[in-house]
Amino acid sequence: MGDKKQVLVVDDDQAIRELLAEYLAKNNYQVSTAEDGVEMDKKLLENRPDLIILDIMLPGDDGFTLCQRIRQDSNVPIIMLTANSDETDRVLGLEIGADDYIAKPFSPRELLARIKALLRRAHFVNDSSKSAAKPRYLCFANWKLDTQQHNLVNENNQRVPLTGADFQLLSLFLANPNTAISRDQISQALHGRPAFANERSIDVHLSRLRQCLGDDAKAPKIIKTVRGAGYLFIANVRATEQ
Amino acid sequence: MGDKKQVLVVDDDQAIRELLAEYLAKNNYQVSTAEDGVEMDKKLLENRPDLIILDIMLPGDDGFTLCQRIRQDSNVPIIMLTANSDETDRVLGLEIGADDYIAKPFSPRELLARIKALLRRAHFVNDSSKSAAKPRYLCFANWKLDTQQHNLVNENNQRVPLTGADFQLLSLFLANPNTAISRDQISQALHGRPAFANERSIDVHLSRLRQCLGDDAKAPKIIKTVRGAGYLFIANVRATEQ
DNA sequence: GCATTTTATCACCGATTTTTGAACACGCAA
DNA sequence: TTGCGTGTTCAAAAATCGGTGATAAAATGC
Repeated sequence: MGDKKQVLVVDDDQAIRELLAEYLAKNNYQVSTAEDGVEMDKKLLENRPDLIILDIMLPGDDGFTLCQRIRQDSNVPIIMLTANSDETDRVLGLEIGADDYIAKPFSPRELLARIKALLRRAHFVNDSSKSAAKPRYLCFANWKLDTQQHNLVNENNQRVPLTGADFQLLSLFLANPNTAISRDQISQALHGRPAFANERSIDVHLSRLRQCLGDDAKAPKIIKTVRGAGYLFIANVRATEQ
Repeated sequence: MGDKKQVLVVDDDQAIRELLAEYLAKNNYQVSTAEDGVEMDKKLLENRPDLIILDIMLPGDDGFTLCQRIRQDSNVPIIMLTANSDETDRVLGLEIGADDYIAKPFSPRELLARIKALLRRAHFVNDSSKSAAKPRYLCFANWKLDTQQHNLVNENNQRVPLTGADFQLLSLFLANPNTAISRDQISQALHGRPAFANERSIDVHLSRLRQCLGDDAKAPKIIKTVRGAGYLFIANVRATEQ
C-alpha cells in the first residue's frame, strides 16, 4: 500500500497528456496515457489503473461511451474532463457512473486534490474486496522482490535495499517480462515523459540495477540488452506471498 | 439499502436549507438541517447521516474546522459548499478531508448528481467497526506496548510514558508491520487529513518516537525510512496479555 | 580491418529528502 | 498570570539520490 497509485489519462490532446503525466509523476503517481478508446482498452489490460482521468471529446467513442463501458466491469474511480462547462454534460457524466468532473482549463493543483480525495474515498472499498490485491513477493532468478518493503531478498534471506528509481524500474520489468521495453517507455514510467536524445540516465539506472542483481551485461541472466530497441527481462517471474 | 438515505445540510442561510431540504426530499432523501457547528454536532448524534453538505461560511466554527472535526472519527461523505469560488478554498477543503466541492450559486440538479455519485462510491464502505478485541500488550524488539496505559515497558519492566500522538503513531505501525506507510496515511490516522506539502511535523514525531524506542535512523532495528514512500516497521510484533 | 553508432560504467556534483535540535504556539490547570 | 504538556514550524546539517559527462567497450555497417 506504500506503492504508487496508477493513474490512466485518456485525452486526445497531446499537450494535456504530457502536462498531466509530468505533473502527476512529479507528485508520486505512476501515469500511463491513451489518446482514444482503443488505446485505453489496451492500457486497461496492461496495467490495472487505480484511477482514470477521462476526456469527453475524443475521436471515436466519446468519453461518456467509454465511461459506461468501463463501468460494466469495474468500479475504478473516474474523473471526467471537458472543455465544455455545460451543466447538462456534467450531470450526464456523473449519472453515467463518473465520480467527479472538472472543466478545462483546470488547475493542476485542484485536479490533484480531487484525485487524492477520490482515491482516499475509493481506498476503503478495495479493502473489503481484495480484488486488485498485489502480491507481496515476486520471485525471479534467485531473487525475491518484496513489493512492500521495496527491497530484494536473496537465497540466504539477506535483504538488499533498492532506491526508489531502481525499485520502479525493476517493477516495470517484472510487470512486463519477456517484452522488449524501450527507453521511452522506461522514461515514461519513471518521469512521465519520453526520453531525451543522448540521455544516458536510463543506461546508468540499468547498470545500477544490474549491479544490485549481480547480473552481467555481457552474459545476462536477468536483463538482456536489445540493441536499438531497449531492454528485455528474460528470467521467469512467479508471485508468492512468502 | 432500500431505505432512504439521510442527508444532513449545514448552512446558516435559512433559504438554502429550506430549498435543499425540499428538493432533496422530493428526490427521495431524508433530510435534516443545522445552521451551525453546535447544531450539527447535535444532529450527528441523533441520527447518523449518510452524507453531509457543509457550507464554509458559518457563524462560530467555519466549515473547514467542522470538516476536520468530523473526519476525526467518521468517514461520512462530505460535500463542501461555498459562495467563494476561490481555488485555494477548494483545494484546502479537499485536502482537509472533504470529498467534493460545489460553488454557490449551484444547480440543484448538479448537486443531486454529485450526491448520487458520492453515495454510490461510498456505498461499498461498511465501516461497521473492526471490533476485534485488542490485546493488552504488543511486544516487539525489546519493548512491550501497553495498549491500555498508553506507555512502553522495557526489558526491566520499567515504564516509559508516551504522548498521545506518539502512542497513536506507534499503534499505527504495530497494526501494519512490514508495510510501508506513507506520510499521508500517517497524517490521515493522526489528524484525519492528508499531509500538507513540505510539512515536517510527521518527521519530527518519527524522530521523537525513535528516540523513545532507542532506535537509530541510520541503522534502524525498529522503524526504517523508505525514501519517497514513508516509513516501515521492521521488527516482529506479537500480542500477549501480560 | 576500420569507422560509426550504441551501450556500459565510473566518478563527480547538485538537488532533494530526511533528521534533529530549538524555538514557537496553543490549551489547560493551578 | 505563570508553568506545563503537547504538538508544529523553522533552519541547519546530514544523508541520499539520480543525472551528467567522460571514457571504455561492444556491436554494427562498410
